[in-house]
Amino acid sequence: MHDVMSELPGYVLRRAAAAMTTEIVARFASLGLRLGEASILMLVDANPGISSSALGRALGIQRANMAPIIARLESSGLIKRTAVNGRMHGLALTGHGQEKADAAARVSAEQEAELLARIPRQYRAGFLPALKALLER
Amino acid sequence: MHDVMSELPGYVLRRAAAAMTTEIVARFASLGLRLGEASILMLVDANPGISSSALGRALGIQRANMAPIIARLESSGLIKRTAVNGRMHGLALTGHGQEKADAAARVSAEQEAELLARIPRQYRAGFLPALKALLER
DNA sequence: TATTGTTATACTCTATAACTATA
DNA sequence: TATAGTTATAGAGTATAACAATA
Repeated sequence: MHDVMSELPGYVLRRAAAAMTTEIVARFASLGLRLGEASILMLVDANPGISSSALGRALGIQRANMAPIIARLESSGLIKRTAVNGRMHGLALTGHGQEKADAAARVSAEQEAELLARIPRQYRAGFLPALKALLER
Repeated sequence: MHDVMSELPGYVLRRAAAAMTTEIVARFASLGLRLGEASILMLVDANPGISSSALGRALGIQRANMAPIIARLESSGLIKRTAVNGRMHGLALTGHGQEKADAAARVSAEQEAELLARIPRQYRAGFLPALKALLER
């Protein structure tokens, strides 16, 4: 097998992200959370009162796709919505939501630590800056 | 906005991969190809006679999901299938498929070059090895 | 005028299970 | 017994368009 793709950074980036995503999805699933839900809980925790739109912009999720996720989190009793004005709702964690957010943060920290540990030591420091550079513009 | 996720390598890995995928998807789409189709054409080009199963293993695509992709490529006249034995089919590019594979390879090379160029020079060499390490088991 | 939130819809990719035919 | 190929189906994520209400 001549694996011509395996030296292409963009291709390997996609495969590595898929592999890591599979792992974190399984970890969040053990908490009864989807990937997007867990991210939202952690971001609401750090930004109480944030709006659904602002969350979506931060996470790269479109408004239209945020609506059902927020609805699910609210009907699960993990977040509550408070009207800020006639069109915006501030989001905050409920008590149960705070527990889930804390659990998600622990699971996330475990995953991130294991991920970094797999990278050869000499490449670790450069990994995040390299990825960040790909996200600019 | 306190963006607590933006320092998490695993999270930024996912976002960066999504951003790069959006770009390469658009480029392949201009050739009338989907991402998986383009990868398959390039891999068949480098491995004439390869089976659908072997392709799937190399690309991380399950057998069940390969079937419709291969069927589409065959009905588009880009690949042809030749029975190797009673249960395996060897895949090869048609003339038109070869042109598409060449075009896909050019587009891929452009994308990969631009991707690398965005990474600060001192982190470039370590980027691929770091990603590869995440794919080992 | 631009933004928020929402509904509806469609597409892609992925995952599983089941089946046959063959090595 | 394990593998190749296929079909069917379900889930998750993502994309666009459109609309009402409000800033």
